[in-house]
Amino acid sequence: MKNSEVAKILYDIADLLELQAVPFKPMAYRKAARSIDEHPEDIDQVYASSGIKGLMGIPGIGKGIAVKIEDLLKTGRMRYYDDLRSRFPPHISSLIEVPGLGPRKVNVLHEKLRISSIEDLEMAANEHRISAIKGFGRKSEEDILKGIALFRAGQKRMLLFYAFPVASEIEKRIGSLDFVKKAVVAGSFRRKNETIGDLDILAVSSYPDKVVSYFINMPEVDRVLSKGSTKSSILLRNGLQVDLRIVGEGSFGSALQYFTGDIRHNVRLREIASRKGLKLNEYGLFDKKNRFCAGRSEKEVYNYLGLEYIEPELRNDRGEVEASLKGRLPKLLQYGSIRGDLHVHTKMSDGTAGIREMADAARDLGYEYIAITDHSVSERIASGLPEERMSTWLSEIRRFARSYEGLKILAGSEVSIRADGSLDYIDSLLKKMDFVVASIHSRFKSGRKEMTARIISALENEHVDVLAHPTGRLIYRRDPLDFDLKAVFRSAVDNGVCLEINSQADRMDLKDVHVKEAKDMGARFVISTDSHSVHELKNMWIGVSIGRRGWLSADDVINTRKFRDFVRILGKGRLP
DNA sequence: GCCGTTTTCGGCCCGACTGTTTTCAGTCG
Repeated sequence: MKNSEVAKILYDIADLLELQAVPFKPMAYRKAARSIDEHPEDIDQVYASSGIKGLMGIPGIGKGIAVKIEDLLKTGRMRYYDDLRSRFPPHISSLIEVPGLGPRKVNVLHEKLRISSIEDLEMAANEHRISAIKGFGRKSEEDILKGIALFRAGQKRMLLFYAFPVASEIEKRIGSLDFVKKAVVAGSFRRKNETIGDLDILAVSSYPDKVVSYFINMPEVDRVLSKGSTKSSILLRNGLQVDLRIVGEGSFGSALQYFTGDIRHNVRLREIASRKGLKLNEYGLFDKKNRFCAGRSEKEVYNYLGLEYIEPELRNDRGEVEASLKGRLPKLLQYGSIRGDLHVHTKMSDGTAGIREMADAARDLGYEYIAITDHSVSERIASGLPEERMSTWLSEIRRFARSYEGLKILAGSEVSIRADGSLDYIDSLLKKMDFVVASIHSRFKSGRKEMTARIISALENEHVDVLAHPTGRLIYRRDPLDFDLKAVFRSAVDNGVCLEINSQADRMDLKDVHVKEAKDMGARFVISTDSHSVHELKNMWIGVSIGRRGWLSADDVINTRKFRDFVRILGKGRLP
């Protein structure tokens, strides 16, 4: 059974418990679910090798949940879960997803009106049966109908890449108002989550009401969800929700910290504060007598609590608080520290620009080197090159590179890994390449064992430098390949192959938690754009953000090195 | 149900906004 399947059941249990207003347990189940979902090792493997004890070694899992997981793994069913489910109609927990409805209201609606689906809910609201219940009124019915519309409009979160232009535009606009001192996008965008559910804007101003008024009257506003004296929420016509919060200058740091999240990270901080007899909120850090102790900057808040400053990308409650307390946070890779792009396509296969255009653009971005890596023969759809043509193309790249000033250009290829684990070109051709990027582009559905063996077999080829977009996922479109991550990471380490962090908007592959796991196993990384056009070369920040979320330092990423050092690491000896 | 620089029992973050309310519960982030 997959980790994600076990996690889903635990999340479901949390919802069902919440419906019954059981305190604290939902939180515990959610924590366990997330922990399992992000656990790099397969849960059934953990159980097979170390039983209940092994399960309890995973953070957030104690005796209670471990026993229930054992039941599930042994029998294929979890009796506790089945019992719980049998007490409710099948899809009732989806009602909690309707904005404005929480467990309490859903429970009341179910008890009083036997409402157990979105359709029931809509009908009851339209027939004004809901306003008859104590605690609900006519406005509640309107809000519920609006909430249903929102729910149906799609709950898909926006990919980080697409949130960027919206976020910068609003940030710039609000920040340039003369009654606003500064405006910053906080929230999951600042943490550089893969996907963004809404935008959180923090503004510093002495005239909060004027800021709110400007905010709710922006041209792209579809609906105002709430407005008060210090905060407001709107829905844009493109479906994105934007939350605004306004604070005074002295609270900027604590407000930014609070508004950046994530919630679990913030909870950890407030717990530390309260153990020290302090109170942390968005206005600052206060002592018992409610005197202001810190809050002008985020650093001030962290330091006052006895922690090192924690970068936004690390704030996911994945051990960063503990590491910070011990002074063991990594020195994170910086956004500007990449010196070369090592996965670049041209018109020769499926790119849209020629080698000169790509080289010019890379040079303008300040890079020292790039690798041209067009597709191999099997990728007919991407105009992959037959051996003869690839051989010629390598010579052409080299000829071009020799006369090109200001940028080193490597001649390589993105070589497909065939179904049997062999590479798409013969070794003698691979040997001629400066840089070999291996990746899977076909037969995504083979079994786990075969897939693991297939990838490892490719990693064992001495010419392979990088495993590109290792899991093959396309966010919202294609599931990751099913293989043993740990075994592949181990093989990459043993064979000296780098793992790629691919910056394509919907790949983001490897992802943060896998990066961290691989780093802990000793892996080295390459961050690349996989560019098919001149514009895509600018997307490197996506990959860097993943590296930062995966705790990488510049040392872990070989294309942060100067060309000379990079070449030495590659160990090929006869590069330009 | 989990967990331990206050703890093996007793905690488990904190504040703004809204609607249906005469003082607050529910939801949200």
